[in-house]
Amino acid sequence: MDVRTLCLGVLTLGEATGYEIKQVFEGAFAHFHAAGFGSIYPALADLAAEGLVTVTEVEQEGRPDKKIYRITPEGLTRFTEALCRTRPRERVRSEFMIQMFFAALLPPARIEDALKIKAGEYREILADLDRREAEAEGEIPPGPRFTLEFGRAVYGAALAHVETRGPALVEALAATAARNDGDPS
Amino acid sequence: MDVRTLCLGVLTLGEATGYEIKQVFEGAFAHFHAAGFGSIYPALADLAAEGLVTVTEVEQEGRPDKKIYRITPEGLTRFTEALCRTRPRERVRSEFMIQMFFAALLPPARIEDALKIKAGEYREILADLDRREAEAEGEIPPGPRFTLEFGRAVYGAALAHVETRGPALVEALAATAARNDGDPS
DNA sequence: CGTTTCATGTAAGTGGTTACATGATTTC
DNA sequence: GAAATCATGTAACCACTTACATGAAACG
Repeated sequence: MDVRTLCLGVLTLGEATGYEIKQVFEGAFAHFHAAGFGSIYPALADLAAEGLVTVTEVEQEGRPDKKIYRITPEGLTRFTEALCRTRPRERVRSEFMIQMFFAALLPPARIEDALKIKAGEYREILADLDRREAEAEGEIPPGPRFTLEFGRAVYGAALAHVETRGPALVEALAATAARNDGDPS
Repeated sequence: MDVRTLCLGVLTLGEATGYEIKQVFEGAFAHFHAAGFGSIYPALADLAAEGLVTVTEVEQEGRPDKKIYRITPEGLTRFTEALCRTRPRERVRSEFMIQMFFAALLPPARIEDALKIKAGEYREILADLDRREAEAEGEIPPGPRFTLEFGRAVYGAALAHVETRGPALVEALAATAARNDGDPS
């Protein structure tokens, strides 16, 4: 599903500016779809041109005019159709996993660092998820709640794996490195 | 990290044809980086032109000539550098999560189906991971082992979440739908 | 008799990233 | 005084996807 359709989706939750839509991508959507201004703004212009959203310009002092977007009934229909039609694929692109896969090519200390940093990142993501849930205080609808808790489950498992299996990986790599040093056939 | 660099990485494991590299993407790399022939073949041509890999053409009966690629010392250096330099990002794009997030817009039965199908997919992935580990019988090096078990941990958590929280999601959606039917303000 | 396996590629299209351009206000 | 927040956009570039093109052999 492209950013254009996804912007339409965000607007089903209520009116928003491009800037605010970006914040949804960084917040609620953070762990399943990223998007930058470079794709959001053209997408909104596109949707407006097609009549799937309306725009209201609001003048502001010392800032560019704010453009508030609202979804039209046709836009809602289109989004619902797209949502229904889209088959639920899941694509991951992880440079971290690539580094771990080819860990033997890098110094063990480098891998150890990468694991520590990644564990920290996972902890931050989990803290962020918790914070978002705490701030909403039970006002989270079932759909968003499911995705939030899915994120917690998955990142929790990822963190646990890095913490429990990481040391064994580093040890195994260090052992191999030592063998290669001590016994260079 | 682009497919070009990743092909170089696969070739650090030993010589291979484009076809065989694709199989690595579908096997060991399956849960962290996909790639199709449309990006693999041009990437290999590129690498050969730059002298990072060598090509040996092998004639075959009833088939196109097989091209066996091997990494050069310069290729190995380049890959190691790229591996070290690349910061370990993780990007996910999940249409499944999008469907769940906007679940309220779809019929509860549709969501129930999607959850069942997804649970089946996760089970298949987990079975595949187990099968790969069983077939290798302890011959898996630490790096690949870490990624394989990471996949098991994460997909295991995803499956558990879908199975334990899925029913509650469907119930909540059905309740809301019933309320809207029975009490249309 | 259909599908999967093996085996290579091209070319058009798309969708998104990154960098650039602008700039006041507020917070640390 | 620096960084973050609010606020919009453009344009070049890049990487990847998808569809097309070819075709024999083996498996079920």
